[in-house]
Amino acid sequence: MSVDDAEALPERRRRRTDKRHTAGVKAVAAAAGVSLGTVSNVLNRPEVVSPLTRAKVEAAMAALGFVRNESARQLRAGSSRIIAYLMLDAGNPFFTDVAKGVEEAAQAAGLSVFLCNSNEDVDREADYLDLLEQQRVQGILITPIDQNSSRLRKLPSRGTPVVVVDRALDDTEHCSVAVNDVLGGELAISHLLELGHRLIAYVGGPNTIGQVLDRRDGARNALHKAERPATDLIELTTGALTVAEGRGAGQRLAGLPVDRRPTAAFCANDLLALGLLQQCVSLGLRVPEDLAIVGYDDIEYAEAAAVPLTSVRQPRQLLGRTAAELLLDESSNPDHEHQRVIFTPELVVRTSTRGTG
Amino acid sequence: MSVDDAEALPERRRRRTDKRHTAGVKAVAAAAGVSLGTVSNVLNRPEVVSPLTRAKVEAAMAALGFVRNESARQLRAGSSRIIAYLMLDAGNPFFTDVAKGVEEAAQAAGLSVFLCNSNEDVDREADYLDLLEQQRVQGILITPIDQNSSRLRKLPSRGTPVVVVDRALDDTEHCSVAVNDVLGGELAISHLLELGHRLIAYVGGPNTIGQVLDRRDGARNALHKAERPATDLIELTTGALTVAEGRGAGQRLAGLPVDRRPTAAFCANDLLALGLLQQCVSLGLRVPEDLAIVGYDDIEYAEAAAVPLTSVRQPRQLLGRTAAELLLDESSNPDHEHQRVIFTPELVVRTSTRGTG
DNA sequence: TCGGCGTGTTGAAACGTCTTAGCCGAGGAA
DNA sequence: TTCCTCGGCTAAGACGTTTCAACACGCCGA
Repeated sequence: MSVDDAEALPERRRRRTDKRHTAGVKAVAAAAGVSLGTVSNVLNRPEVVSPLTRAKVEAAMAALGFVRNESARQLRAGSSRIIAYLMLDAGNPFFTDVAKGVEEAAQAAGLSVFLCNSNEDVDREADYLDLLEQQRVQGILITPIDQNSSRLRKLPSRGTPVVVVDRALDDTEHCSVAVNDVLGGELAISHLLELGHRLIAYVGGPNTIGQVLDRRDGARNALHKAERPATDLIELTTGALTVAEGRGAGQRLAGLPVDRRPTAAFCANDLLALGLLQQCVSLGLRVPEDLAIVGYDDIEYAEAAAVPLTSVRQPRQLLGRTAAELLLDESSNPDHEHQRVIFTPELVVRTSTRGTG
Repeated sequence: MSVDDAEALPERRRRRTDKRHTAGVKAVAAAAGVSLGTVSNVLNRPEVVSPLTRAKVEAAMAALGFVRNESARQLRAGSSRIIAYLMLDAGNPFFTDVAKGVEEAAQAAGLSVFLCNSNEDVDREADYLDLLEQQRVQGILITPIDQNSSRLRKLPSRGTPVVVVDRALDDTEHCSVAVNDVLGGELAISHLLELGHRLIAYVGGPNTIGQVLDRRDGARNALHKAERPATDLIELTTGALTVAEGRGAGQRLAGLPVDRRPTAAFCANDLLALGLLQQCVSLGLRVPEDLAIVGYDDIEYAEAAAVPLTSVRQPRQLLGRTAAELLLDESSNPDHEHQRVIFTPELVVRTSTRGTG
């Protein structure tokens, strides 16, 4: 039995279980002729090691293709350099814009962002929360489906900071960042009233969504402030905030007798507004002459519609950025106090209410 | 010096460095009156531990709020239960749909997906690749900016499988999944030719993007096959694949003298097509009577446009699902062989070419 | 010559989990 | 009764990194 044979077996075994033959600090240290600690210093505090030694170590790392094992680092050091944003719906441009803001703030702080998509599924949200807690991420940003989830409540007390995005929580466990939707509704309706409209439709639903209700309340407020009767607001309830539902609402709207048909519509989001617009145009109504339309969110496609859409804009990136900054403060500042930030929306007027002038 | 004082100091020190007072396996074992190994067995092989012991351990875990430390698990076990999809642009609905397919396949295999957004930024792509490799994720799906990046090439040899999405690589290191863009271009132009159009515009750019070139080549092929002169294709080159550029192209198109103006346009993606549509309509052209339009990607908003858009649909979710499945095979099947899967696009005909009939 | 200092480097211990070999005791076969 | 088996559990390393007290060395001032 030769020496070769004696070594062949363990070698083969190593190969089978361990697909990654990545060199560790130990191998680098040996190759560079220094100790473990020195390699670690090169990695984490390069300034304390002499230029000569550092060069040797760096050469060894390059030669061996060394890749730091983050699991081990994190286990020992106790801290992760990652934050996560658990999104409600990655397909909705609103949330991807928020995510952009998050990334911006994280990058400035030297952290990385992992995006997770709960896709409006309660179970997936729960699974991701568990996973992220197990990963010991530095913190979690979330637009929750179920804000009262006990899982969500328990996270901060166990050491994972949580910031709630696009929902205002009345709770003392987390920070939250949101936009004033009631005010948004008021802006939209006030604008339409100023243009001389009397009968106005509110298109939105289902009424289980907080945002939908807030925007409707804002609409009612505006009417009230202008001393108009509440009956001037015709509510068309939809089953979801989608383009298809918008088309359905358009059908219903166009079918009303002319004397009872609103001359303007305020939609709870832009997708509804796009559907409404499309259906009304194809049924022969002119926008804005026969029907003025206001959307909500000001997504990119609102401007690209056949008739560019007047819409209530939310500061999406700012929302994400602020949320991330609150998270960073919470995880680094021992005197952190939870805050509830509420941003103000802004009306962007385009052709769908003002005409081509 | 009392006993209390003696213990106070280390206690305070622990608190300061270690914000998370999460109980570990050790604490659970103590609370349940069993050994470390038994707790680990409850976690990973519940069937080998007796029901009575298991119940005790589970009760202890619940009481202490035990959360497994995934870093430690991964360090010891050597494998992660996470795959990542490094997206080119999270704001583009095309990629979020691909991501949905990825999530679907991952969930079926019991894995979780982390989404990362390179945002078409080479540096961020590189940073994320490094990060993911350090995290020792089970594998990486990527729609790369720079397909020839050495970083990308080296990953598989170091043990992190990589699957390239929406790009066909001629390379032997990875699997790749893509869609036949040349064929897509042919479909679009053949459709327009069948409708009797002679002069056709191709709107797309910049010409550094592979997809843009492939679709153009497909368009030329179709013309060639129909024995039409190459000059029947008017190329309008844009600076990007955005709505704004589409509007610019519309302006240019509408400005052409009528006898030299194409009666149809094929756009390299839907955003361009939406911009083109909007501009042409607002300049008084009727769609499709004066100008027929075909887009590419069939994003949700294509159907929601003022004039629903004919578009070339790519099997987006299938793309993501297939890519994830290839990745899973590569990381679990020792006999894995790299593959290059190419899907076939499909033409979805709507009003923008066919009229309301 | 000596103590003291600062700069660079070392070695060993820890982080929390999984794994493996082995231990114990009960029950069955001889 | 003795021996063996087997299910259930324990104890003792790993895993790859960071940290920290200790150390070697050259230098200065006393």
